[in-house]
Parts: sequence; structure tokens; C-alpha cells
Amino acid sequence: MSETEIFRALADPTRRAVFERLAAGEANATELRSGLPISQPAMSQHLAVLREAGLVSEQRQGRHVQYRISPEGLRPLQDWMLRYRAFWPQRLAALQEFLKEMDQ
Amino acid sequence: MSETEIFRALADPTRRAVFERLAAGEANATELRSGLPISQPAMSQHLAVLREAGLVSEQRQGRHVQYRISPEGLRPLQDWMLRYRAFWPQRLAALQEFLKEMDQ
DNA sequence: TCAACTCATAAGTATCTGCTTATCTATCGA
DNA sequence: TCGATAGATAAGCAGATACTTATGAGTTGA
Repeated sequence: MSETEIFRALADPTRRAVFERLAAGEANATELRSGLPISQPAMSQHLAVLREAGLVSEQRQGRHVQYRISPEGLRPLQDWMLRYRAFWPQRLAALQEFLKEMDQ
Repeated sequence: MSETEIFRALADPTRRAVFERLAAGEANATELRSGLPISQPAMSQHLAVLREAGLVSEQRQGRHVQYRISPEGLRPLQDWMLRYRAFWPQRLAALQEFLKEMDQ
């Protein structure tokens, strides 16, 4: 769940597609394959990368495994990006103040 | 400047270090190497990746090239992450509303 | 004008990545 | 109990990546 792991996991378009799909609702590995021209082991490996990056979690149910996103896994990325808020367009720069207020 | 290019560019720890250093102030390629155990061509290649991803810009000054961050290059990432705001901890979820208001 | 300097590019190489097929483990249902 | 199903793991391979050394192109100053 290091920054590098997270960036790397999301750098692959297939894995981003899987993550986006899981954001729409949990699914098992077979369901996730539908529509994607990818083998079962390839999906399994992608899911392992996402899991190790802390971006998805899994729950075995019988012989199925339900996958769902772990949204807090995106937090390190958000934190990393907020470090550059000072350089953002004004609209986003104001975000810092807003978040600071919310913390109080 | 696709999402994939940006994620990929930032997935490398050396390139993130370069970006972070440029966030502290612009610098030329030689200055960026100091402290990093990396050859001059390697740095040049890393800078090319960052440039192609839209994360840094360059300006030639004589025989030096000044590099600086292009903070708006992070925008696609921010947009991508905001798509999952619904899953974020409450503190960040409220961000959407805030940004929406600011746009009006 | 020419040696020194900054940076980019070329070419080569070791390692990493994403994929495949083959196989294994575990669970289910007839 | 046993064939079918879901998923993970192993092994192998082609292409990508990050690095190196060598060299090229442009700029500067003595």
C-alpha cells in the first residue's frame, strides 16, 4: 500500500477498468471478466495487484470471491496530490482551506 | 497526458522525487541530479517521461534547460479520483459539494 | 575558433510486466 | 461421491522499462 504500489496498480488501464467497475458495485472475478478480452488467470493476477495495493478487498463466499473497492486505499494518493495544492488553479487551491476548516 | 501516462510517470519513485523537488522550485537537469545516484541520460529520460505526461514543462536558457512543474498536469488524476468521492470518508465526500458550489 | 559544458539521443542489456497455458485447491450440486 | 465450477498459482515468454556507455547537437567563454 505504498504510493509506488498504488500508482503502479492504477497505471494499467485494465486494472483501472476493474476498479471502476467495482466502484459501481461488488462483483466476483468471473463477473469482472465479462466484456474484457482477458483470461481468468490474468484477471486473478490483476485483482492480486489491486488487493496488494490496498485498493480492493475480497470476501470468499462459497466457491465465489466477492471483490469490492477499498476506497480508503485512494487516500495516500489524495494526500500526495494535496501536497501540490499550492500550485493548483485557484478553484482547487481553495480546497485546502475548506478541508482545514472541516478538521476543526 | 492520458491518465495512463500520468499514473505511469508517477509510478516511478525517482520521477516522483524529481517532481517533488521541482515543486520546491524550478531547476535544470544537472541540479536535479545532485543527491540522486543516477546518470545524466537517465535523468534526461525521466524528465522526458514527465514532460510527455504533462507534469513538467521546460524552458531553454542558453545551454541550460530550466524545468518546472506543470501543476495543471495533475488535474486529470484529481478528476479521476473525484469520481470515487462517494466512497470516501465523509470528510472528503463533502468536498464534491464544495467544489460544485465554487463552479457556480 | 575551439575546448568545456549542458542536455538529448542511440544502442545495448538486465529486469519487470502482463499475458498465456497448464495445473492445483476448494466448493458445490446431482 | 464425483463431475463441474470458481479461483489461485506455476511456468514460460514477448514486449516494455530503466539503466548504462557512447556519441551527437547546441551554447558559452577564453
